Amino acid sequence: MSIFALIDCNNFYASCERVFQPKLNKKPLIVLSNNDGCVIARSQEAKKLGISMGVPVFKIKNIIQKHSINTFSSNYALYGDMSSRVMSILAEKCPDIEIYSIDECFLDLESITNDPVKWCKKIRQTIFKWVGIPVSIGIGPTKTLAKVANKIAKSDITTKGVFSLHNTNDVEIDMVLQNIHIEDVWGIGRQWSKMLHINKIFNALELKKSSEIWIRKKMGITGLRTLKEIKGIPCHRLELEPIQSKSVRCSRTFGKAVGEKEKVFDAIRLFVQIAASKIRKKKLACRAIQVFVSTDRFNKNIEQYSNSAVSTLITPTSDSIVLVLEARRIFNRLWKDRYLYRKGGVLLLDLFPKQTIIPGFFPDTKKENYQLMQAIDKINEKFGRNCLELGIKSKKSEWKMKQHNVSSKFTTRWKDIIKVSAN
DNA sequence: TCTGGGGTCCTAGGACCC
DNA sequence: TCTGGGGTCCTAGGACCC
Repeated sequence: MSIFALIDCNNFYASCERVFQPKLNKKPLIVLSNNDGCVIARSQEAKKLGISMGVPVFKIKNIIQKHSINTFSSNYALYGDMSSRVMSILAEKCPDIEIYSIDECFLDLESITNDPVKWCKKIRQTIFKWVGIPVSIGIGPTKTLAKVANKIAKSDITTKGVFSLHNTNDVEIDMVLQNIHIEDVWGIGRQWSKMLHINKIFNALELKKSSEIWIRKKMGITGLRTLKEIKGIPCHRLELEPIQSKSVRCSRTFGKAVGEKEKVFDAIRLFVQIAASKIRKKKLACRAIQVFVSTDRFNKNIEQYSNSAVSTLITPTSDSIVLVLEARRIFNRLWKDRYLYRKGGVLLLDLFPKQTIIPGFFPDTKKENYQLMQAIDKINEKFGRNCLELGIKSKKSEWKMKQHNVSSKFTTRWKDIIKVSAN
């Protein structure tokens, strides 16, 4: 029997910003999405002010001003690096680890300790001391129950950040489940919550007591698994091997709407290159590429259009030149004049490891291109992403993102490293 | 004026085959 | 007039996650 522990960094992006600017402790702080559009992370103080997750910034302008909330554009170089620091501490202490997202991982403590709560309290202190990031830990017999426990660990300060449902009797578990709203259960999103509410299921205990056949019918195999996990029957195991990605996407909302074909393709061309360099880094190749464009779905005053198309490649590739040419063909098919485009993107699909590729009769990746890609990747890695691009680099692209307040790359760029003086 | 980005899995239905 | 049964593969859309 596994003992699942879910380690979750508290308000992760907000906490990362704070590590290097301790003057922000106890102050409300928010981190924004690309384009500085939505709120994607909030410190505890900001949550208390009623700022909800995902809210568009323009709707809370007043609150931001009134409480002088510290506002940051997202800084993924910093968050990614802080994440790997936290994860490496955990991986060293517990080899059975599944990194689930940038700020979360599951552990199996079964072979590590007889006292999971004690072990978790200690690791929590270690992480805070060594990296400066506060974490919460939930423990349970299934991943879903560990998630539930984590929720308690976060919201109930008397738990001091660790809460366990492992070796807990049914009566106690049910008392906990009764206080978990159905929409807070892992695997139950907006649509299913709505459906369950209509059917008078409002909390996790009511879900636990509902009929398996009915849930299977209404929510498919996925829903049934969630129900079983709530009952304490594991349906999701720990994924020890990092899962091979099956697709890679690069898409952006443009800083403003764009109507000219070549300007939109400037963006698409760059997205292809970003996505291609991502798969090259993972030593993968793709067998298909998808391109999509769309107008501003929030603007009710303009005519809407969105479309996407996929193209399959004869020989799998990670060559930016080949992929840009293919994207161009797809793009020409999709493009319609007279619309104002607000978003575009590229997906590289059907990925698999490069070594396993059998060259086709007409190979479409030239050796010279391969070397060129390697050179481009090296230069971009050294001098900053997209410093070298295919095509003509426009000086000022209309579609570029807005980012007004990005913090420094404290941990990944030499000139941003904080200096400590002796006095 | 201003509404993110990147993933996965499941299912139903159509095309096609024998 | 009659209109099978069983299988695979692919795709689009819908749900979820962070």
